[in-house]
Amino acid sequence: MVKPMNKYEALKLKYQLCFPLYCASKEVIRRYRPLLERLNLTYTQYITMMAFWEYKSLNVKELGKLLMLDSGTLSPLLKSLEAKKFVARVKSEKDNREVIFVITDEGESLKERAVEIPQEIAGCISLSFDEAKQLHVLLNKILEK
Amino acid sequence: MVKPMNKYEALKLKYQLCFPLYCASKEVIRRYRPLLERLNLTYTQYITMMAFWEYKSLNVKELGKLLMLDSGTLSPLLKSLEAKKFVARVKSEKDNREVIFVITDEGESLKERAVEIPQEIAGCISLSFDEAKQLHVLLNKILEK
DNA sequence: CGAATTTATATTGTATACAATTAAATTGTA
DNA sequence: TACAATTTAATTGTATACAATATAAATTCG
Repeated sequence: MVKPMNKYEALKLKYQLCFPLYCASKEVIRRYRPLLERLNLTYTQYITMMAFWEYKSLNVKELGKLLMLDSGTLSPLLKSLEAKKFVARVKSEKDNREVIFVITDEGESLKERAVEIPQEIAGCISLSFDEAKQLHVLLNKILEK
Repeated sequence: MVKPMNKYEALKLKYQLCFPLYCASKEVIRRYRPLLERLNLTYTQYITMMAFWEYKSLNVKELGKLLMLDSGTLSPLLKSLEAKKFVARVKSEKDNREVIFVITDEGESLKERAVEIPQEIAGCISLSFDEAKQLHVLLNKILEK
């Protein structure tokens, strides 16, 4: 019998989808930690730097949309990346409310040291290429609108 | 062309598996929030109560193993569930270091109000039954040591 | 037995997340 | 053009996460 048998069965941890999702997310971030320590980055700072490696310059709102984070999370995060000299704050000409952050040379050079990380992480995650692709598709279904 | 084309392509957000995993986990927790608010529970408190609904009585170590959380997270969490009278602290007879938490009547009655949540959440997540099962399998692969 | 080690939990410190609020700047519009 | 509404970011407050440390109790073992 596979299906839950009484009205409370559905409340057991083992039948939840959210729980392994939540655990797997934390577990993967845990596996990044020793690799990112070498770059003096946390996981959230790492994905933020990915955005800057790609886009060079972003305001808080654009970054928030890319990373699905709000200013309550990003403000202190950016302050910390700024303190580490990986990004710099510049003021917008056209709108004084806007705060633009640009990647620094030091932030760019960090990319050289990060370039091996995707391979290293792939080696720590026990999924085949096809399974990873499948997982990607399923996660995106959860995320779409 | 599907594969990354220069040595930095692999550092783009869109090629990461960790990132949709991290976003999907937060997104699912976000969808629980309005449902759990009615029970005066956060998501982490909810999965903790799931453990107590099933096991009635647990010490911090057992709970940590079930939920993959350490005492640094669980101590304040249990203090809060205790303040809400959903669990109570009892002292162990056989080992004075151990702190046992037991579910209260109020904690048990919360289960009645939680019983609809799994169905409600399933309705908010755009995955078929089969897709959810697939996802479960893939996530467990990541989690298995 | 008794010191050294191990174990169980709590505390401290740092870094997210996110709701709610605030403040400043811009925009829409009567 | 005044001025209400909206927008952008920062701040505040609450709740995780987790590493590192502290503390007390149990266990190991010489």
